[in-house]
Amino acid sequence: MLRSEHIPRATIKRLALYVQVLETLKREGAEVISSELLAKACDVNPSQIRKDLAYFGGFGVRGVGYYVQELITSIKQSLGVDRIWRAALVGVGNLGKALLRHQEFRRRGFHIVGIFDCDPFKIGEEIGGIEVICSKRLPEKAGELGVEIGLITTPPERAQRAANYLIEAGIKGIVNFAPARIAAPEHVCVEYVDFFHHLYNVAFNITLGQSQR
Amino acid sequence: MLRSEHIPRATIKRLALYVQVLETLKREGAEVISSELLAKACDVNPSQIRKDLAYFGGFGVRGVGYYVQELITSIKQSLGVDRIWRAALVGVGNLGKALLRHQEFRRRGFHIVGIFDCDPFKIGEEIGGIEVICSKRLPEKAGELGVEIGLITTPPERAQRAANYLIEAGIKGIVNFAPARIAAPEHVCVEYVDFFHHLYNVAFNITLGQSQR
DNA sequence: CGTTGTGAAGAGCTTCACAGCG
DNA sequence: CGCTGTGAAGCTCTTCACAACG
Repeated sequence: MLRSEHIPRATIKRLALYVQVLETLKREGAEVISSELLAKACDVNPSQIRKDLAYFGGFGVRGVGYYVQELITSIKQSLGVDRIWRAALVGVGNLGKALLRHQEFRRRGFHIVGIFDCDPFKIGEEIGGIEVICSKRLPEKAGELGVEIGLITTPPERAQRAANYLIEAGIKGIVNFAPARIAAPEHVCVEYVDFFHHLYNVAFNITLGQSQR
Repeated sequence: MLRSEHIPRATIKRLALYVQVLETLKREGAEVISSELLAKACDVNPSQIRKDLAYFGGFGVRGVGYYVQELITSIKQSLGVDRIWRAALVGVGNLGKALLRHQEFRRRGFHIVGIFDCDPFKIGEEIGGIEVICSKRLPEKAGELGVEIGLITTPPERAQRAANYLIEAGIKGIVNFAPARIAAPEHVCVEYVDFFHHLYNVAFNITLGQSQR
């Protein structure tokens, strides 16, 4: 399926965007779409879309465009999100609880099957039918549960410890929501979600815009 | 203060990261740091750091490095986050509530002073001492409250409507947590927070890693 | 002497322009 | 005929290498 060795990181990011926009278009009844129209909806250059899609194969039909449903399926397949991923969440704070209640995870195929925290007052509590387990037991439990992805929602000072447990558990990927860098071996993929970066960016742009007039 | 016309978007992103790491280093007692050490902590090239910082001014001392506290202050000033920003949140679902409870916003100078929703059952409810107001009244209320930034945490199908109210209210920047693109005039800065992009990226990397061996 | 600040070289991603094809 | 797929050109951001300097 993969045509080329290296795929730009930016392409992967856009593919997630394309799926989002395509699913909206599908809901609105679109069956076929050209790269030009999809580009407009995504605020991207049409060539960019064609090139991004071509990395994974010729999904389009010349003279016609792309079949919406088929394209959604193909992109999801290419990204590896055409299946269920089992995840563990570490850190039952405000953010952790919100993510656990967030229906979108399940809808998109990410099932949170294990919940961990080091606070004795939280251990044993049930959230959405799942018991909160002591973080120390993560390595033994993760295997049992078949977890492949870890979500860190601890305070920053405990993020590295959470990561260590996850790594010890043999997890292959981590999404870190805590505002702290974490160290991990080469083979573990780490992604950082930091909404303050986005807030800072907005603040900077507003400040810049004002200083210019 | 600004030395150059155009500053790469990526630089702004990294500056937010530098602040995060520098604050950790400061807590650990560091007073001076070289670009080489900071680079290691941020997982970035040392030249990159020097170049990023040089866009805003010569913050360093040759032969010595950067004074940690001074650098934090300078970066924050450059980004425009050395002051209080007043924000409004639209959409009191799970995610919205979690963000409202998240102490980090206030700690970083982003004060959520208005909460809006279109659900009659939620209007009038109090969250953290702030009353939930009908979204329709956003344009009138935002001015009163001195709001400059809007946070959208509605379901995707209501994101554009929320954005319209915010734009009508004269807001200058929007951080959209809903999984939907929104249209906005040129002068309004829009940022998207989408953790599924990060999850997709992790899923892709795991899939890729496995198919390679 | 050691580290910053920076022009120049390099890498990687984006856009163009058009051949290829349904 | 129209839209995709793609080599080549263009551009932006990153890294190198070293002069500048406290």
